[in-house]
Amino acid sequence: MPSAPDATHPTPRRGRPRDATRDDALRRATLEMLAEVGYRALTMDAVAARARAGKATIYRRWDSKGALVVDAFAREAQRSVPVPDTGSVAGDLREHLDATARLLAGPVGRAAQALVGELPHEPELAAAFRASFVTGQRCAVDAVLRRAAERGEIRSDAPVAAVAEITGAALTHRSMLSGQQLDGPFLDGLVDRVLLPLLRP
Amino acid sequence: MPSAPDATHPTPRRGRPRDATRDDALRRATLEMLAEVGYRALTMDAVAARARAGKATIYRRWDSKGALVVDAFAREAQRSVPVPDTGSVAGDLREHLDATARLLAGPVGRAAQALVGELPHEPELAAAFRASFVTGQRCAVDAVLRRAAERGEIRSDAPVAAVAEITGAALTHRSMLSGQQLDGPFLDGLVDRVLLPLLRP
Amino acid sequence: MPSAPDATHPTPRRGRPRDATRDDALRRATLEMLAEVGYRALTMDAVAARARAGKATIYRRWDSKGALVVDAFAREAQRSVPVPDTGSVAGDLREHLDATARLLAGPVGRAAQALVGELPHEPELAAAFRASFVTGQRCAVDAVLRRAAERGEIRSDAPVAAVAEITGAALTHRSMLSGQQLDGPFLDGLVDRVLLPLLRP
Amino acid sequence: MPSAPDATHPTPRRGRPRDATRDDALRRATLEMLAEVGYRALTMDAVAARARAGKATIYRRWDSKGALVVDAFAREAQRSVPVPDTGSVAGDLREHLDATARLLAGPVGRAAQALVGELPHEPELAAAFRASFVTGQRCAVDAVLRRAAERGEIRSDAPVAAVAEITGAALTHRSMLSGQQLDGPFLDGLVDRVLLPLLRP
DNA sequence: GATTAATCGAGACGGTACGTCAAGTCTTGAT
DNA sequence: ATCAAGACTTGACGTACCGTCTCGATTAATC
Repeated sequence: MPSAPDATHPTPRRGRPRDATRDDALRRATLEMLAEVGYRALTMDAVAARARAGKATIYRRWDSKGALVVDAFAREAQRSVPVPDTGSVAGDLREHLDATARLLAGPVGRAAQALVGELPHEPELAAAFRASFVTGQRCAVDAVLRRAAERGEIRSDAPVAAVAEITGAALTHRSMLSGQQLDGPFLDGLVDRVLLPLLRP
Repeated sequence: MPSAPDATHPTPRRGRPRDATRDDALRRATLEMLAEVGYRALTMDAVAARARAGKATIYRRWDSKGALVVDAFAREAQRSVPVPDTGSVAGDLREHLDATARLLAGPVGRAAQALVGELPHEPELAAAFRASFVTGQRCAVDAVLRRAAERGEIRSDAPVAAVAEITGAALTHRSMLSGQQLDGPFLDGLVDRVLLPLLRP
Repeated sequence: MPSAPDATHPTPRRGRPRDATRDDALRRATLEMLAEVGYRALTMDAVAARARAGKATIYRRWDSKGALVVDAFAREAQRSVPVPDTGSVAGDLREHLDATARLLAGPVGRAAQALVGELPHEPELAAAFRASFVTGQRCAVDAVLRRAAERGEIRSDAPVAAVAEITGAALTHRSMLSGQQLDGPFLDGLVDRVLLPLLRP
Repeated sequence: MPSAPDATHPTPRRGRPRDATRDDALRRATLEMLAEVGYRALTMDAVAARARAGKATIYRRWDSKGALVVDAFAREAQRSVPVPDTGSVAGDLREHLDATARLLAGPVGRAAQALVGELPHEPELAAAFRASFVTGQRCAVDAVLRRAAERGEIRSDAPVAAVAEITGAALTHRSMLSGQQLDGPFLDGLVDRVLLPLLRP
């Protein structure tokens, strides 16, 4: 159902080819509105108007509002998670936390929050959301911890997977649910009093 | 804007008083539908029909669909978080996790997820959501840890607040975002490899 | 269905007796609103508010909006048609026309017009309307012509019934349908060029 | 306010043009329901359902229920008044009366009656009503009498305008107000004892 | 004089129709 | 075959009205 517009078409179709610039304009408009007004208040007419496109141009590329939002969101979320490499696990974690906190405070974070409520009823949206947003963040922490293990900075039996999961959980919980600040002191405390104690020899 | 129907009226108003049984029927119908079809697909007509009420009866009590859902949700969520007392911090935590996992898998959890996306655009909903859902869970863990501290089971400098927050974060993250099972092994691991290690002397 | 509030009750009921002043206030409010906004836009709530009455007080007296309007209208229309007696048929007709034109231009006329569209679907309203409004006017002309016949002013085979009908038809047609003025010249012409020529020897 | 859908558009607008078949279907459905249940009980949902149209399609063309009804009615009424030509004024009048009586007994007549009560509060409806319904009938009689005058069948000083007006008045009065039959004997009497006597040399 | 029962104003109740707006489809002329 | 524009059906929105009902407070007739 998501039916993201595929860049490569096997059969070079007849007639006027699709205007690839429209894809970008529509995805951009979608993300902007998603961050501004949320999923429910995002209307297809408004997206079309903002991108100076017709609604048919949208529905030619995506099957539904959900598919459009998924694709626009996933494409943005995927390339947003950095894997830092400062040389120490403490530095890597702290930098990852900072980057993720900035991500959550920005358009991608607001868009992600807008989508949470739709996940149970839209399996394809859920799959894309998890693949891009949830897994992306977790893999970054996994990579950080794997390097730390290779350097011998952390115990061999450290609960790596749990730490990776908890890192993302703590950040999204503050950002989306509790409404508390994702500020420096919080991130410091998270690293120093939770994550590192769970990993250290 | 939520404008929950107030139980106590200072001025004994004139005219026919509101029928308190309608409040309950409407809130119940709302929660049922919220859990069944989600926030977006929940329609006021359907709520009215299920509660055998007129739409005017709903709008006399709540200003909008959002206000109704908030109130129905908050009232249910508030009384749903148990504070266990098994005698040991391990037992208390495990029981709290079990209870909260059941809560998240049930109507309240599904309703909470349905509301997450609306929080940024509805401050009153956000306030009610946090007061009933987020804070309720955190306070339960706080109480458990306070008792554990009195019994000397945990270090005096244990990161109590962080543990309380992480507990909720881990559960809601699995339930709402990652889509992974909130099953026994996960809860076991959470207690044994994350929470207790952070608390133990 | 009309169920006009009966003045004389055979069984002097127990309990608080009905307040007869409410009948008048409600009928007056009804006629005012009927003339002001028409039948469709007349609401029971507005009638109650204008008469400073509760809706139950209305429905205790009349079964429906239709019944209330019928009764209020018929009672006013019935006592509004004068039977002039100037001594000559020309004078009588002209005076009757003047009086009826004033009647049609006033609240009763506006109320009557508001009811026309409802007649086909409300038989009791239709019966009351005809008995009070249509027949009343026709009988007045009949009486005038009968006296004229007794005085020998008109032919013995004059189309009395037709003239009576046409008189009312001409007036209501102008007042309700054509929108033209029911002014002196028109009434003069009606008497001198239509009615009298049909009657004169 | 009526805002009848205009057939001729000066500016060849962009986008999908309005589907002219919807206009017809909606007007037809409106007239049918108007004749069946009257103005008050005519609902926009029912009109839309009967025409297999959406309500938005109606409101794109007409501003309100009133405007729709006016337009549907006027368009039908305009083309419904015949101007007979039998060769004699008696025959012409009788045929006109017959045709008009049939018209009044049919959908157009019932619709006209349903609209009478709205005329005082909707000037545009009133204008359209008079232009199509009232004036149409009067002009037909005028034409008949003009031909009769040319043939010398009627007096040169006959009250032509008054006769035209009275003809319509007598018919609508019976049809809408008095509830009496518009049958052959009545029409005979109207021609022989009222109209012709007023015209004959 | 206390009781009883029907009234009063006020307004909540279940329904139904209103007129608006969004989702997703279809139809123009033009590129 | 694509594009922008916009009309199309469907269905939910929040409001207003109808006729019924229930509340506390009157007000006569009965006890």
